[in-house]
Amino acid sequence: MTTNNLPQEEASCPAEGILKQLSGKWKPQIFKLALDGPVRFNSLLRQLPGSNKQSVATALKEMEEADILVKTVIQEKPLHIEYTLSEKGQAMVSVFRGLESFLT
Amino acid sequence: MTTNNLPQEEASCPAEGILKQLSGKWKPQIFKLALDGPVRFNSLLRQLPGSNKQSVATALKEMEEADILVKTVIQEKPLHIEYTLSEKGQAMVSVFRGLESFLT
DNA sequence: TCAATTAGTCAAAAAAACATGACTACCAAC
DNA sequence: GTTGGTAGTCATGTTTTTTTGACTAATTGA
Repeated sequence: MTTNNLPQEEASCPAEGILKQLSGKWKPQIFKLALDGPVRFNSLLRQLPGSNKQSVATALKEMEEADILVKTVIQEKPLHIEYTLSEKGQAMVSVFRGLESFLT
Repeated sequence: MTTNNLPQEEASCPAEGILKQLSGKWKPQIFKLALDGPVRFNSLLRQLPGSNKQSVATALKEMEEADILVKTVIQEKPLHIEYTLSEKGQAMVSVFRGLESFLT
Protein backbone atom coordinates (compact mmCIF):
# COMPACT_ATOMS: atom_id res chain seq x y z
CA MET A 1 0.00 0.00 0.00
CA THR A 2 1.32 3.42 -0.92
CA THR A 3 0.52 6.71 0.71
CA ASN A 4 -0.72 8.00 -2.62
CA ASN A 5 -4.46 7.70 -2.17
CA LEU A 6 -4.56 10.72 0.06
CA PRO A 7 -7.11 13.52 -0.40
CA GLN A 8 -4.51 16.01 -1.65
CA GLU A 9 -3.43 13.54 -4.30
CA GLU A 10 -2.65 14.77 -7.80
CA ALA A 11 -0.28 17.52 -6.84
CA SER A 12 2.21 15.40 -8.75
CA CYS A 13 2.75 15.66 -12.47
CA PRO A 14 0.45 16.43 -15.40
CA ALA A 15 2.84 15.06 -18.00
CA GLU A 16 2.72 11.75 -16.20
CA GLY A 17 -0.84 10.99 -17.22
CA ILE A 18 -0.23 11.84 -20.86
CA LEU A 19 2.94 9.77 -20.95
CA LYS A 20 0.89 6.85 -19.68
CA GLN A 21 -1.65 7.39 -22.44
CA LEU A 22 1.07 7.06 -25.08
CA SER A 23 3.25 4.48 -23.40
CA GLY A 24 3.23 0.74 -23.66
CA LYS A 25 4.64 -1.75 -26.06
CA TRP A 26 2.32 -0.97 -28.99
CA LYS A 27 0.72 2.44 -28.51
CA PRO A 28 3.50 4.53 -30.05
CA GLN A 29 3.54 2.37 -33.15
CA ILE A 30 -0.24 2.43 -33.42
CA PHE A 31 -0.19 6.20 -33.04
CA LYS A 32 2.41 6.45 -35.74
CA LEU A 33 0.39 4.28 -38.13
CA ALA A 34 -2.73 6.31 -37.36
CA LEU A 35 -0.90 9.38 -38.61
CA ASP A 36 -1.21 8.01 -42.14
CA GLY A 37 -4.96 7.53 -41.89
CA PRO A 38 -7.55 5.33 -40.22
CA VAL A 39 -6.26 2.03 -38.84
CA ARG A 40 -8.08 -1.27 -38.38
CA PHE A 41 -7.73 -4.14 -35.98
CA ASN A 42 -6.63 -6.99 -38.24
CA SER A 43 -4.55 -4.69 -40.36
CA LEU A 44 -2.64 -3.54 -37.27
CA LEU A 45 -2.06 -7.14 -36.25
CA ARG A 46 -0.43 -7.76 -39.60
CA GLN A 47 1.58 -4.54 -39.58
CA LEU A 48 2.94 -5.03 -36.06
CA PRO A 49 5.08 -8.15 -36.08
CA GLY A 50 5.20 -9.78 -32.68
CA SER A 51 1.92 -8.28 -31.60
CA ASN A 52 -1.22 -10.17 -30.69
CA LYS A 53 -4.98 -9.68 -30.59
CA GLN A 54 -5.17 -9.07 -26.87
CA SER A 55 -2.46 -6.42 -26.74
CA VAL A 56 -3.66 -4.57 -29.81
CA ALA A 57 -7.26 -4.68 -28.57
CA THR A 58 -6.22 -3.31 -25.20
CA ALA A 59 -4.07 -0.58 -26.72
CA LEU A 60 -6.92 0.50 -29.02
CA LYS A 61 -9.41 0.52 -26.17
CA GLU A 62 -7.17 2.57 -23.90
CA MET A 63 -6.28 5.03 -26.63
CA GLU A 64 -9.97 5.40 -27.35
CA GLU A 65 -10.72 5.95 -23.66
CA ALA A 66 -7.93 8.51 -23.54
CA ASP A 67 -9.63 10.27 -26.45
CA ILE A 68 -6.63 9.85 -28.72
CA LEU A 69 -8.42 7.62 -31.20
CA VAL A 70 -12.05 7.64 -32.30
CA LYS A 71 -13.74 4.35 -33.11
CA THR A 72 -16.10 4.29 -36.07
CA VAL A 73 -18.19 1.41 -37.34
CA ILE A 74 -18.28 1.45 -41.12
CA GLN A 75 -21.61 0.15 -42.36
CA GLU A 76 -20.49 -1.76 -45.42
CA LYS A 77 -20.89 -5.40 -46.39
CA PRO A 78 -18.00 -6.89 -44.43
CA LEU A 79 -18.81 -4.30 -41.69
CA HIS A 80 -15.47 -3.06 -40.47
CA ILE A 81 -14.26 -0.73 -37.78
CA GLU A 82 -11.90 2.18 -38.12
CA TYR A 83 -9.81 4.00 -35.56
CA THR A 84 -9.00 7.59 -36.45
CA LEU A 85 -6.95 10.24 -34.64
CA SER A 86 -9.25 12.44 -32.59
CA GLU A 87 -8.79 16.19 -32.33
CA LYS A 88 -6.71 15.63 -29.23
CA GLY A 89 -4.77 12.97 -31.12
CA GLN A 90 -4.12 15.45 -33.93
CA ALA A 91 -2.97 18.04 -31.41
CA MET A 92 -0.54 15.49 -30.00
CA VAL A 93 1.21 15.05 -33.30
CA SER A 94 3.56 17.98 -32.75
CA VAL A 95 4.54 16.67 -29.32
CA PHE A 96 5.06 13.27 -30.86
CA ARG A 97 7.32 14.82 -33.49
CA GLY A 98 9.16 16.59 -30.70
CA LEU A 99 9.83 13.26 -29.04
CA GLU A 100 11.11 11.86 -32.30
CA SER A 101 13.70 14.62 -32.50
CA PHE A 102 15.62 13.14 -29.56
CA LEU A 103 17.16 10.28 -31.45
CA THR A 104 20.56 9.79 -29.90
CA MET B 1 9.74 -15.17 -27.85
CA THR B 2 8.73 -12.51 -30.27
CA THR B 3 9.81 -12.14 -33.88
CA ASN B 4 11.32 -8.77 -33.05
CA ASN B 5 14.98 -9.65 -32.79
CA LEU B 6 15.27 -9.91 -36.52
CA PRO B 7 18.11 -8.27 -38.45
CA GLN B 8 15.87 -5.64 -40.00
CA GLU B 9 14.66 -4.62 -36.55
CA GLU B 10 14.22 -0.95 -35.62
CA ALA B 11 12.11 0.07 -38.57
CA SER B 12 9.49 0.82 -35.91
CA CYS B 13 9.15 4.08 -34.05
CA PRO B 14 11.67 6.70 -32.90
CA ALA B 15 9.34 8.28 -30.37
CA GLU B 16 9.07 4.92 -28.67
CA GLY B 17 12.63 4.98 -27.31
CA ILE B 18 12.29 8.49 -25.91
CA LEU B 19 8.96 7.66 -24.31
CA LYS B 20 10.66 4.77 -22.57
CA GLN B 21 13.37 7.09 -21.28
CA LEU B 22 10.76 9.29 -19.62
CA SER B 23 8.27 6.62 -18.64
CA GLY B 24 7.97 4.67 -15.48
CA LYS B 25 6.35 5.31 -12.17
CA TRP B 26 8.78 7.96 -10.94
CA LYS B 27 10.72 9.41 -13.85
CA PRO B 28 8.22 12.11 -14.85
CA GLN B 29 8.06 13.39 -11.29
CA ILE B 30 11.82 13.33 -10.94
CA PHE B 31 12.16 15.20 -14.22
CA LYS B 32 9.69 17.79 -13.01
CA LEU B 33 11.53 18.30 -9.74
CA ALA B 34 14.81 18.57 -11.63
CA LEU B 35 13.33 21.53 -13.53
CA ASP B 36 13.61 23.58 -10.34
CA GLY B 37 17.27 22.78 -9.83
CA PRO B 38 19.57 19.92 -8.85
CA VAL B 39 17.93 17.02 -7.06
CA ARG B 40 19.36 14.60 -4.52
CA PHE B 41 18.65 11.03 -3.62
CA ASN B 42 17.33 11.30 -0.07
CA SER B 43 15.56 14.53 -0.82
CA LEU B 44 13.69 12.84 -3.69
CA LEU B 45 12.70 9.99 -1.40
CA ARG B 46 11.12 12.50 0.94
CA GLN B 47 9.46 14.51 -1.83
CA LEU B 48 7.96 11.47 -3.56
CA PRO B 49 5.51 9.88 -1.16
CA GLY B 50 5.11 6.18 -1.83
CA SER B 51 8.47 5.88 -3.46
CA ASN B 52 11.36 3.77 -2.25
CA LYS B 53 15.14 3.67 -2.43
CA GLN B 54 15.34 1.00 -5.06
CA SER B 55 12.91 2.62 -7.47
CA VAL B 56 14.37 6.08 -7.11
CA ALA B 57 17.90 4.72 -7.51
CA THR B 58 16.89 2.82 -10.64
CA ALA B 59 15.11 5.83 -12.12
CA LEU B 60 18.11 8.07 -11.48
CA LYS B 61 20.52 5.56 -12.96
CA GLU B 62 18.42 5.06 -16.10
CA MET B 63 17.89 8.78 -16.58
CA GLU B 64 21.61 9.27 -16.21
CA GLU B 65 22.31 6.51 -18.76
CA ALA B 66 19.78 8.11 -21.09
CA ASP B 67 21.74 11.35 -20.71
CA ILE B 68 18.79 13.22 -19.27
CA LEU B 69 20.41 13.81 -15.90
CA VAL B 70 24.05 14.41 -15.03
CA LYS B 71 25.41 13.05 -11.76
CA THR B 72 27.82 15.23 -9.85
CA VAL B 73 29.66 14.43 -6.63
CA ILE B 74 29.88 17.53 -4.49
CA GLN B 75 33.10 17.50 -2.49
CA GLU B 76 31.87 19.00 0.77
CA LYS B 77 31.95 17.63 4.31
CA PRO B 78 28.82 15.46 4.17
CA LEU B 79 29.80 14.66 0.55
CA HIS B 80 26.58 14.67 -1.36
CA ILE B 81 25.53 13.89 -4.90
CA GLU B 82 23.50 16.04 -7.23
CA TYR B 83 21.54 15.17 -10.33
CA THR B 84 21.12 18.03 -12.78
CA LEU B 85 19.32 18.25 -16.12
CA SER B 86 21.77 17.63 -18.94
CA GLU B 87 21.71 19.60 -22.18
CA LYS B 88 19.49 16.93 -23.66
CA GLY B 89 17.33 17.10 -20.55
CA GLN B 90 17.03 20.88 -21.00
CA ALA B 91 16.07 20.38 -24.61
CA MET B 92 13.36 18.00 -23.52
CA VAL B 93 11.68 20.60 -21.36
CA SER B 94 9.62 22.04 -24.18
CA VAL B 95 8.37 18.60 -25.15
CA PHE B 96 7.57 17.96 -21.51
CA ARG B 97 5.62 21.20 -21.38
CA GLY B 98 3.84 20.12 -24.52
CA LEU B 99 2.77 16.92 -22.82
CA GLU B 100 1.51 18.90 -19.84
CA SER B 101 -0.78 20.90 -22.08
CA PHE B 102 -2.97 17.86 -22.67
CA LEU B 103 -4.69 17.89 -19.32
CA THR B 104 -8.19 16.67 -19.95
C1' DT C 1 30.77 4.57 21.18
C1' DC C 2 26.13 5.20 19.64
C1' DA C 3 22.88 7.38 16.66
C1' DA C 4 21.92 9.75 12.42
C1' DT C 5 22.75 11.39 7.84
C1' DT C 6 24.75 10.79 3.30
C1' DA C 7 23.88 7.33 -0.95
C1' DG C 8 23.17 3.55 -2.17
C1' DT C 9 23.03 -2.43 -3.16
C1' DC C 10 20.93 -6.99 -2.96
C1' DA C 11 17.57 -10.81 -2.87
C1' DA C 12 13.06 -11.80 -2.78
C1' DA C 13 8.14 -10.95 -3.16
C1' DA C 14 4.21 -8.58 -5.08
C1' DA C 15 1.99 -6.23 -8.77
C1' DA C 16 1.41 -4.84 -13.41
C1' DA C 17 2.01 -5.57 -18.27
C1' DC C 18 2.16 -8.59 -22.03
C1' DA C 19 1.50 -13.07 -24.65
C1' DT C 20 -0.88 -17.53 -25.85
C1' DG C 21 -4.45 -20.31 -27.32
C1' DA C 22 -9.20 -21.25 -27.32
C1' DC C 23 -13.40 -19.46 -28.18
C1' DT C 24 -17.52 -16.20 -29.91
C1' DA C 25 -20.32 -13.97 -33.44
C1' DC C 26 -21.36 -12.10 -37.81
C1' DC C 27 -21.17 -12.23 -42.84
C1' DA C 28 -19.81 -13.98 -47.57
C1' DA C 29 -18.15 -17.27 -50.88
C1' DC C 30 -17.78 -21.97 -52.46
C1' DG D 1 -21.85 -26.80 -44.38
C1' DT D 2 -17.09 -25.64 -44.33
C1' DT D 3 -13.66 -22.22 -45.02
C1' DG D 4 -12.22 -17.52 -44.48
C1' DG D 5 -12.51 -12.78 -43.35
C1' DT D 6 -14.31 -9.07 -40.15
C1' DA D 7 -13.46 -7.82 -34.74
C1' DG D 8 -12.96 -9.06 -30.90
C1' DT D 9 -13.29 -11.70 -25.44
C1' DC D 10 -11.69 -14.81 -21.88
C1' DA D 11 -8.72 -17.54 -18.84
C1' DT D 12 -4.33 -18.61 -18.12
C1' DG D 13 0.66 -18.24 -18.10
C1' DT D 14 4.94 -15.76 -18.63
C1' DT D 15 7.72 -11.69 -18.30
C1' DT D 16 8.73 -7.12 -16.69
C1' DT D 17 8.32 -3.57 -13.34
C1' DT D 18 7.89 -2.09 -8.82
C1' DT D 19 8.10 -2.71 -3.81
C1' DT D 20 9.92 -4.50 0.62
C1' DG D 21 13.22 -5.11 3.99
C1' DA D 22 17.83 -6.10 5.20
C1' DC D 23 22.26 -4.72 4.59
C1' DT D 24 26.79 -1.75 3.33
C1' DA D 25 29.98 2.09 3.88
C1' DA D 26 31.55 6.66 4.85
C1' DT D 27 30.97 10.88 7.72
C1' DT D 28 29.15 13.77 11.59
C1' DG D 29 27.64 15.00 16.19
C1' DA D 30 26.74 13.88 20.97
